[in-house]
Amino acid sequence: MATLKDIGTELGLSTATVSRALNGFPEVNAKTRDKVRKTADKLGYRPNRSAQRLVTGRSGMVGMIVKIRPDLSADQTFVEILTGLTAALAKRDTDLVLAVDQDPDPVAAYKRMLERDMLDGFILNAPVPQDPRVDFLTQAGVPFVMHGQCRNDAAYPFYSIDNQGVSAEAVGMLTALGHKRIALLNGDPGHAYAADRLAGFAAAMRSADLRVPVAFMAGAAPSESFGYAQALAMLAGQHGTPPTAFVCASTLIAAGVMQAVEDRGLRVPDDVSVIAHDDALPQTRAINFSPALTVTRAPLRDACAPLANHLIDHINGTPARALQTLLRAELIRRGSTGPVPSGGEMPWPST
Amino acid sequence: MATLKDIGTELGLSTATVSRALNGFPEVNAKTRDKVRKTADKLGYRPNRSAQRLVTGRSGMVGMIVKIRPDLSADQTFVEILTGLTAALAKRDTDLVLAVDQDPDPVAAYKRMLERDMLDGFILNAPVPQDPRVDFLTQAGVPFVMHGQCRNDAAYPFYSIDNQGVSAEAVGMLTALGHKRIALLNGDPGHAYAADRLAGFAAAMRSADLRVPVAFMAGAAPSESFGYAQALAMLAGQHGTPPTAFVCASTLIAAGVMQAVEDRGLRVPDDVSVIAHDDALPQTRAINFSPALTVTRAPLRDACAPLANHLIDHINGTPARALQTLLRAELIRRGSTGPVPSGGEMPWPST
DNA sequence: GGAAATTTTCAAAACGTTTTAAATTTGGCA
DNA sequence: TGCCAAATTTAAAACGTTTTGAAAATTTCC
Repeated sequence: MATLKDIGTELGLSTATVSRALNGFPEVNAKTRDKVRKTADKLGYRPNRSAQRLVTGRSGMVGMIVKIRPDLSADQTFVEILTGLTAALAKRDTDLVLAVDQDPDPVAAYKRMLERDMLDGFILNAPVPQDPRVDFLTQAGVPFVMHGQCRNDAAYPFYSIDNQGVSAEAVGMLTALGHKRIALLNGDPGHAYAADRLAGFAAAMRSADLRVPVAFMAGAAPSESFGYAQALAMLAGQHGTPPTAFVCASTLIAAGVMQAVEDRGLRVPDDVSVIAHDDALPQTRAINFSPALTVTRAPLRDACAPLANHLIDHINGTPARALQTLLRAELIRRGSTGPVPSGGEMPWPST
Repeated sequence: MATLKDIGTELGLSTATVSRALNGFPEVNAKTRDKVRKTADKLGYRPNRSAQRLVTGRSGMVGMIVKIRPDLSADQTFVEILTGLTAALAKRDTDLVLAVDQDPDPVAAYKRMLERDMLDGFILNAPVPQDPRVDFLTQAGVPFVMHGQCRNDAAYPFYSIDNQGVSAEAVGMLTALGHKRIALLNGDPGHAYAADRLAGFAAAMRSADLRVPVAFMAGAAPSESFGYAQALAMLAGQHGTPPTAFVCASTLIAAGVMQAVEDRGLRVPDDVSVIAHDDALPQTRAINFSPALTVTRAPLRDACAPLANHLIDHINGTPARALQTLLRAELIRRGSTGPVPSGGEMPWPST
């Protein structure tokens, strides 16, 4: 492998000049730079990463640790995210070192990885409301970026959609259509995103002067069967007068809900309105629903590049506060929402 | 961060001795080693990977590039494999650098990664019968290990199950039970494993003096719906007299087959025998089938540690020929296979 | 007690890059 | 021509480890 020295001796230059020429420093003569570049090409020069890292103190690697979860849907998004992340990181000359974790202690894997390796930072996903990793890494002085947002005090870079806003948007649209009995079929509120959806939902309902029966707020793994079972129970009146609208944490849940509506002999949107949040994964396309699904939309893959860039900017010194993105989801009206049916105006007593 | 020098000055020793003490060289005094170890602990010493790599010429990283595939089942195994691999590699102080690839050129991603990085080797998965990556990496002198086995000439380390043997075992068992009309529901023969299953199946049938109608050998993505559709068609006699036994490339296919058998009002194993190859993934457990599924079993997770070790041994100089493992799958008889039904002895004309 | 053999330690070089501080060359201007 | 400033280049140090060849310390043996 050709080194800086090889190029230097070939041209009668010092390694210092060669290094500067290749790294685009301004103080090197244009002709020299040209010559250096040509010879570098000719010799097939590739900088030795280890040497660069030794002197810069950077490893050019960031870590990501994924918890294995029995639930299938996680895998779907995982591969999707992985694709985008590695591509975005590669553009900034950074590699992704991956580990899979089974330890019950949420920070153990991070400790191990920091010991074993020289990592410039971490990408964190699937935050819980008070995420212990945030405190640990902050205290250890290790840069990281969070995909999502948690409720810790520390200031850290993140990229998240406005999950409270997602619920507010959905509720706002439904109340404008006259709906008053609205159900939330949420993800597991142990996850930060679901906790925020719940908070946003409750706040929006309150400010619309509506009360939410607890039985209309269900949360679990956002699966189709969960949506089906919950919707069926609610429509059967098992939790009081049935809702006229469902706000779903995922399109998968919405699929279950629509099946339940059909099985009860009802129709969407005439009898029941359905709105969901859409991560725009390739598997369940909201537009292929029948009727097409009204959604708040925020493609997951859009998060990859910002995440990578936030992290690397932070590593390079940009303060955390300047790297906090809260993205508003886009509301897309399609066929699954409509005016409240005539029997539906009957309000609940407001709070 | 404490360095070798810090430990050295603290104890009045040279960095050379400290290095040797920590790396377990025999020529260092036991007491010295103890002292060194203690101070290393006290100062929280961690070797600087970049420095180690610079001098050893090793990066301590191996790469793995995964092709994204639309098909879901791949993701399942992917996470499983990833878990095992990172764990096994960590034991040998090695990291996994992961990239996801979309390039139609099968070696482009490898070229890119070799340019960008200093990698000690690669883990290859999902081989095709004549795999272009093998030739490319062999010629480039980059060590690798193959999960699976392809038909290239080059000698390379691999860890694979004996896929021809898998089919032979299944056919052998079924013919012993009197079956003569046996169908193979295979994976996509564009993949090496499926090509081998097919070859093994054909050879075993021939040596049992049986003929296989081409229509009894179907291959595609090993999904449940594929198994269902194919089995239904065959049982309906669409491809000639129905088979009395199915050899399935996966338990997922077998699930589809058993559904098809039931839907035709037949019973397993009285009317139809079913045997599958079982990767022992957590999702579809062969023992939970009804009746429990007879399988050739070779847990995928068992491949992870051997793969990691083969690769690292090869990097350390062990010749490829000594690192070629072909694992025999275990035959487990359960309830889904039985003697051929009375109408089933009618033989086809043998070849 | 001393030479020889053995064990243990050390100083220095090497890996390939970046960066600092100093040296050299170039160009402008009087 | 000579001087000063600017532009360009260089030598050398630094990063933290491993490894080589030699030196020092210790043990063994007669």
